[in-house]
Amino acid sequence: MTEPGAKPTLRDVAQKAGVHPGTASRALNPETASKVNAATAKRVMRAAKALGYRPNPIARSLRTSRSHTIGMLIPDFTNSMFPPMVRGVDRVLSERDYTLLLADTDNNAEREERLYGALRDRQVDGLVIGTALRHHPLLTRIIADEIPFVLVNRLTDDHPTLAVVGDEVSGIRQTVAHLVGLGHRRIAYLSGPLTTTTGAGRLSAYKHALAAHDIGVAPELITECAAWTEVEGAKGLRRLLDGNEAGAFTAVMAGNDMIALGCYGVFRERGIVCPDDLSLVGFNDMPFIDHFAPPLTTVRIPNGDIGVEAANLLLDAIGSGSVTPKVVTLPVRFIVRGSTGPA
Amino acid sequence: MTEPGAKPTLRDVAQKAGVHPGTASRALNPETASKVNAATAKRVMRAAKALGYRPNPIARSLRTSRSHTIGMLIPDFTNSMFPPMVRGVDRVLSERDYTLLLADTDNNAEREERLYGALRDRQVDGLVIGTALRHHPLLTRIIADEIPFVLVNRLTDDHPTLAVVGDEVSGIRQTVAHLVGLGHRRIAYLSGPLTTTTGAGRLSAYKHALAAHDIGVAPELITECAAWTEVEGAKGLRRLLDGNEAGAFTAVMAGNDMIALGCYGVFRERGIVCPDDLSLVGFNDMPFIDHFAPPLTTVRIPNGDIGVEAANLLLDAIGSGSVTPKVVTLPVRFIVRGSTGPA
DNA sequence: ATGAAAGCGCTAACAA
DNA sequence: TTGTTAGCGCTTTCAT
Repeated sequence: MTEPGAKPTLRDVAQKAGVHPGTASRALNPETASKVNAATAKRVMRAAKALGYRPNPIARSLRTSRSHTIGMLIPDFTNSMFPPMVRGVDRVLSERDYTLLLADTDNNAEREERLYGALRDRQVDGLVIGTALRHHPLLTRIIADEIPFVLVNRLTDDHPTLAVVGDEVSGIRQTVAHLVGLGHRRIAYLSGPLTTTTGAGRLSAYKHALAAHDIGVAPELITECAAWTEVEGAKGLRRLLDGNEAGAFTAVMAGNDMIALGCYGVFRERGIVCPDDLSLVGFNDMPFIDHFAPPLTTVRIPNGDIGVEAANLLLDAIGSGSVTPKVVTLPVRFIVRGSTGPA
Repeated sequence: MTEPGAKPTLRDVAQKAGVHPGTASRALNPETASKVNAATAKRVMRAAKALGYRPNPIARSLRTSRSHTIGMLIPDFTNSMFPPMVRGVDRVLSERDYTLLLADTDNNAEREERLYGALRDRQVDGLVIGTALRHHPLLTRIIADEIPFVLVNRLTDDHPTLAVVGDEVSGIRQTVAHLVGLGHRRIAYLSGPLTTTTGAGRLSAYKHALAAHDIGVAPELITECAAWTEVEGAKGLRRLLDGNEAGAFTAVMAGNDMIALGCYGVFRERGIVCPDDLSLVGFNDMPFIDHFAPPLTTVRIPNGDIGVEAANLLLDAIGSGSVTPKVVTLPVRFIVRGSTGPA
């Protein structure tokens, strides 16, 4: 018997129930409980409860080489997309008795490698990855290591994978339809980095949406921002403004809300009145973006739901022992606010 | 020899280096490397590198009952205080070869118990706790379980503990000094819930700061909001406005930025012009609060630094094997923006 | 239906 | 300095 006061082990439970540890193990595990006499099982359970027995997940992991643990790789925690996603993931995991190992890569490939290594060594049963680029070598390694994973919010060009994303194409389409309905024909686009699938995908959706309204794509009304930031957004808008004559466009679609935020700064800088002089639309519906002046018209991505869906998909894949690559697309919501008006 | 293709274990390394596994273990562990012949150690290291050996942390944990893992309990991940804190913690941990187990309690005591249980069962070496209330039974359990922990951003009344907080008293004092300097004498206070140390502490700091300027505390100018939310903040300001005659106060200090945000709504509702009619100050310096109209004067809490400091303190305590209760107070920064003006 | 025994991969007390 | 041995707590095959 383990000395009193110490945490009880399975042996203690077995002893108290008068059975062999193996039997106690079977009785306590729902999967194998059927292989044990009902009465015996009851006795074991009672003993376990009486002793306050808690199975040691580490010992179990060592034996089964499954950790009941999921790793999550995030590029930047302070980006408002991710907290709701992490929250969604965490909620599902804790419900299904998994624990979340979280790592912030800080958008740093080397750091990402290190963190991935740590997660893999800890034998995570699966990964939720929010850092994917269109071309992303890490994914090849993860596939080689045979760890199930699901991409959130992003896709990759390299492999078919499990992924959960918002319906960005629809978001962009609704945005364009809204602007066109308001009378805009010359709609500029401030793209995010084209190295990300979101950047490339939204730009392409913008072009298609214009075409659907018989509006030609004007290359001079499109510029790529070097990052999804306020600063780069501001730079982008200045490029657009300086590279075209006044009135060359009446509306600006920003690749996301951060880029749109940069536009607010340029508006102040140059005395541009939004939406009277220029309409502006963002993407993401960041927290509190509705409080800005003017409140930003934007597209809401259901980040929490993406997290929930991703976690469920991943856990199901793990449970079934096989991953069927597929992309789950969740609906987005277009939200009209004060930053868009008649052309 | 483990079959080729499988992950190499310590035995494989030992065999390849021609030593006993015990020796290999000692050679590979920095703590014990000194107890092994330098040449032998080299040989082992080389073998390890050649095989791509990665120690199995699970096996190590089982043996040493230390997991090299830190748990973090957060009340609400979507609260903008926490992502930077988590980030700070994560950065330190990953540098010092620890992994972060994150759990969002959703402000739910029962859920918190469950999550704590999961973390404890996983043998976390320590905990970072962002959920503490002034009176918090969970802490008693954690102490009984002898798991080192550090409180972030909050304190508790029940026990002396390790904690890292921002210098809230100084923040409030600077706020009051600023308002008084502007000519305000009747300064209302919209307190956060007094069940939290931050709520109680800031209110008390407000009273002391007023006294320091020979301003009497007027109970009718103080109201407690039921939560740190926009909605409750709005309700609070309405109570204040409705419970006093016009002009009874010329400035409002909000318990935090969320509560201040609620005030913006009431301003619009009632046609109050800020800061002309009423000055407003928040607390926290939430992301983008400087973009609001008018930009909010507030106090910046160094959340990232708090996370970093907390993680270091905790890891040091774990390393030294003993926790010395102490409160580390980090300086805050008072930031004047457009929401405050002359009385 | 249950017991016996082995072992996941590692570390640490002890012996040599 | 190195090898031997035992065992962390659990699961699981094999007997019975």
